[in-house]
Amino acid sequence: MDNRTMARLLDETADLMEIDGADSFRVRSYRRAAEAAAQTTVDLCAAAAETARLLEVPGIGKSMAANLQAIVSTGSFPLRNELLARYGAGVLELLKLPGMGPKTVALFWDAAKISTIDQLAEAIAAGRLAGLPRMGAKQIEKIRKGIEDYRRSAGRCRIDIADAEARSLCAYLLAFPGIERVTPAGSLRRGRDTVGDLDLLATGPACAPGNTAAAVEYVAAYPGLQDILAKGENKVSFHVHGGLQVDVRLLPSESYGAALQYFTGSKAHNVALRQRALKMGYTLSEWALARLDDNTPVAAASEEEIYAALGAAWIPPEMRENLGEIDCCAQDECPRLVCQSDIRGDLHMHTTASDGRNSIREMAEAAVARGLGYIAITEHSKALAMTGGLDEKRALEHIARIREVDREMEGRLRIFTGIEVDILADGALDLDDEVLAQMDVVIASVHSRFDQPQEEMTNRVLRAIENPCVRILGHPTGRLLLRREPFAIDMGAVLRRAAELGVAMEHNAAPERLDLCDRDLRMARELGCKIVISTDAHTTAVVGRMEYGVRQLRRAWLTSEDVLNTREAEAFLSGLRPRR
DNA sequence: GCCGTTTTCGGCCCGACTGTTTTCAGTCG
Repeated sequence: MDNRTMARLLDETADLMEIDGADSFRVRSYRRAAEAAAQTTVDLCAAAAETARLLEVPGIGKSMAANLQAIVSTGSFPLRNELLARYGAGVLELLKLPGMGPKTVALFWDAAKISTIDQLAEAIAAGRLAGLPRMGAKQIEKIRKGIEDYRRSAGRCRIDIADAEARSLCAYLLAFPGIERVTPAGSLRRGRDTVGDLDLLATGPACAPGNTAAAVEYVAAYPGLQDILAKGENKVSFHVHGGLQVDVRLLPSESYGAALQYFTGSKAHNVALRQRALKMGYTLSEWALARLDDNTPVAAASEEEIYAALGAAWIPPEMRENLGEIDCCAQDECPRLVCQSDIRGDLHMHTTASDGRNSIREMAEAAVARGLGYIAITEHSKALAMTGGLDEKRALEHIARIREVDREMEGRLRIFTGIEVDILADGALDLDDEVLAQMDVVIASVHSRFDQPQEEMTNRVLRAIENPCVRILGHPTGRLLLRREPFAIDMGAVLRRAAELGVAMEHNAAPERLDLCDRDLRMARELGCKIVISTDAHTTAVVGRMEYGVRQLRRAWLTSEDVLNTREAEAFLSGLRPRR
């Protein structure tokens, strides 16, 4: 039982309490305890033996300590059990639908004993929600569409979660004598934002044909395994806890490269590559690239030799989508894709002045530790009241402090002043222009209201970026991976105008966000709109952590010239203030 | 339910927005 699991149990209980109509401050104490459990460096499971050690964690009091101890010994605690027995676990899923909060869940429960998404969908189809308080046609349609979107995303897994599972599996497999190499293939290797299932390729003496029995049994004994789907001589398929499907393939090292190429995909890339092979008198399979006439293997052990035999440079997995990459790499015109080490700065972060957890100085030191050359401190503005957003007066005081810390850093890091202003419903910004004009980096962001008609949404955003103070359009799609569809702005229109104005488009690198999809990023490249990749860091832990976001940029063939916060940003930021 | 005291109970992030209302409840960040 790790801290994250314990945090989840507390947070879910807070959800259930809200549905149950509990005192909101009591609910908040559960949320704060969940937050504390997730953040603390104390191993709560180990600390549970001594109540005093639990009480040392801020946010954990006597009752919460008892709950945690109950979780350690029984996996749950009385209040949670009681609420789950009353409402069922399905209600927690209902809360994930857009527009569905605790009050609406409670309403549906009271009126129609609805406790699962399936029951809700059925009630909508049967017209049983009409007539309930606050349930007009629009509201019901919004929920109906939410269910549709939710179901569409089911079965896929965020890349960071799949990646963590893959790492733990790799470590487990490599501990077996005779397994020498393990590589994740499939969409994880290609850097897709979500992963359908996990393909792991393993090789070594224990994976040689006719010699795999012991390794197969070892794979099937993986501690995180939930149930086995198939177990053959060369392949074990199973679910891990959490539902992700995993296929582990045991392969002889002679054909490892061919298998890696084959199982990395994508399907379209492989089809095109096999066609190319045929034209050149070869046949390509998961076992080898071989001559068509006598089936003599030409290349098989590594991807490099296979691509080389087909007359192309090795193609980065992120590019393998059959979008012209084969021709490109055959003509030696493969773009030098942006990589993490090209990223010189992080231009979007928060501190304790709004809803961040660390000071300006702490964020700065974290950036230095991660090898960055500059950062921008961009607090929320006043419209986001719950975050302690800054009004004009506080914003000005804050940039003075930022400049002070910038001086203290004595050139080890440049700190730009900034703010993340809110785009209001009419497209206006929520802070005065005179104040914005004093900032190096103004990010204009839409917060919530992600379900408006496309034209309205687009016009708001377009109006906002017309403001000459704005440098970056922040999280432009409101995308929360697997929870909500991106809101429909006309991305072409916005990117085109942003390119004309010199406004960069933010791509949030947090794996649950990844604002821009592959198509958006490709369009940005074609239209010449700069991308700025950022972490929106609220703690030092994530400053500069952009690995998943960078992979999305690579999928769109972006080079460092397309990305603002590479070596380009300093010139960009110092030259223009305000823009135009 | 936690915290910080004013050691025994009161305070605990709140504003913008939508859809349903006819003055506001609920959701979101």
